[in-house]
Amino acid sequence: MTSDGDFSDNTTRALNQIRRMIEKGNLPSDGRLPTERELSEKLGCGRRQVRRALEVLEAEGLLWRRQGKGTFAGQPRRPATEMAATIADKVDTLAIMEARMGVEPQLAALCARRATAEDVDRLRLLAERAHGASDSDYWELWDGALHRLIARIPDNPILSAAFDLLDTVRMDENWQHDRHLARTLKTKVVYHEQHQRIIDAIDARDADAARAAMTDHLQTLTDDLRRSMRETGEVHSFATEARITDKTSKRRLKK
Amino acid sequence: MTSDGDFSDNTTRALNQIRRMIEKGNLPSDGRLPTERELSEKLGCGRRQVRRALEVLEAEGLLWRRQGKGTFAGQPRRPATEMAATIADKVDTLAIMEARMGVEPQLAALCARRATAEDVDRLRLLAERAHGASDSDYWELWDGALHRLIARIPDNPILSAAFDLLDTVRMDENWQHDRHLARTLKTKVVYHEQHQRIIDAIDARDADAARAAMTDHLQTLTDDLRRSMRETGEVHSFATEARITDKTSKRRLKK
DNA sequence: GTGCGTACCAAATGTAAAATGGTTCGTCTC
DNA sequence: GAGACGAACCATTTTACATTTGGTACGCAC
Repeated sequence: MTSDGDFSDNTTRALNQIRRMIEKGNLPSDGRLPTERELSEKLGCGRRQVRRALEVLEAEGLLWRRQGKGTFAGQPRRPATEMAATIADKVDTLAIMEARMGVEPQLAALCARRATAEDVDRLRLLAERAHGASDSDYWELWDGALHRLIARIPDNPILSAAFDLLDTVRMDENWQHDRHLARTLKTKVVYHEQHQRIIDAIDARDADAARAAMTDHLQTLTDDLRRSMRETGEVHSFATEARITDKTSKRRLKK
Repeated sequence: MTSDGDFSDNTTRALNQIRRMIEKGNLPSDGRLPTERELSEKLGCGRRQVRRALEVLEAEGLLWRRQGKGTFAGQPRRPATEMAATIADKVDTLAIMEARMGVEPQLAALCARRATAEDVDRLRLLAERAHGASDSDYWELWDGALHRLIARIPDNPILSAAFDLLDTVRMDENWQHDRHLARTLKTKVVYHEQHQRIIDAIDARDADAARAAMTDHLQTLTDDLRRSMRETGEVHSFATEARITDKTSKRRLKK
């Protein structure tokens, strides 16, 4: 913070400072940034300059703004609260991962067909931010932003809505989801490599490779989650048992 | 309003009057009934009697109530229906198939792990009924039932909800375009073989084979659908074009 | 023209009051 | 004692209003 583009105009200086603020991660867990008026006061420049800087960062995919709400790092959620509420009491973490394994690989495959060069740039930026996250909260913020952008790029309203439902349920279930992922932060390097493989496949317009890379990524996440749950002694859901059950389970009665 | 069950008690009289009110249809467009307190005053009886009458009518499915909201004639809308309505104007047939290619193969894979012998028997029955269907509308009925059962067997609430959304959108779209696949004798045989392959894989507890078989089935449906659309001169969506677009499209400018 | 401040608009939030269905209790009448 | 009626209270939802926040336009200074 010694020299913030000394010879630049105020807009560029504000841009660099806000970008540094995002990279550093001194933000609440929801990624909220100070208001434009606060930023203009803190950075000692006018609100117009702050807004120009925010426009750039929004175009890069690093943050999103909403009138009346605020400015947030990452990518926005589109909550499907009504539908999520109807199933909230029946979901567990592994059911969420099973659903993600269906929706997200297909989204990645469609990205490979429809992503623009700018989309790929945004994806790479988000992956970099996840890689450089200082703690698990920020990693989840940027990982979530990356997956959300992948869900938006194909412009398929149904798959997008399905992802929104997933995202909402995941948010409601976050108290344990988050906790377990935090335990496996050591594998962050692995996650970054997988992110890059996904984005590379999208960039190369290889739909099958993108689908496979996303499947691989989600499988790793699932395995880590399951391992963490086992270590902490949590009860295994039916999903876990079924996977390792042989044919005899086929004779189980209906509940 | 001459004689409302002369010798009945107040509860029965209130029941008849409210039922008549609903049948007559003198209600606002949203079907809202007067509040319980208003009804008790209008009908000249106590609120308890009104509530008992409403309980009966609610059990009959003629109305539904919600605390803090009100009492409404008809049945409450399902969340999936609402969500489907919000995206109905943005969907096309190919977007539906893209979404199905994500959700249903995963559901088939999960079926391979969790289906009981009874489930497999039901699946085979539905496949046979589809195969024996005399016309295409009838075939769609049984085919839909087969896919719905596959969606319900894994007992994954999120994927099930996603399929529910999909199915609702699909029915709306089919109804709007009055679309039915031109089904030759050959295609019907092909579909039946694919159904059997899916069910055989589920029966053999081979998740990967079930996923692949479902993907193959949906791909065939998509191809037939696209061919049918081409013959009837429907415009191709962006999805169609993108699939055959080479890398140069990647450089297209932002709008 | 750039920078800066002010004012205002539109959208979202937070809060409090009112409305509404859900529930319990007491009293009356037959 | 059973049924009817009223009153009171609770939980949920809606409504209205003030506040916050991003979005936009205008005026002034250098």
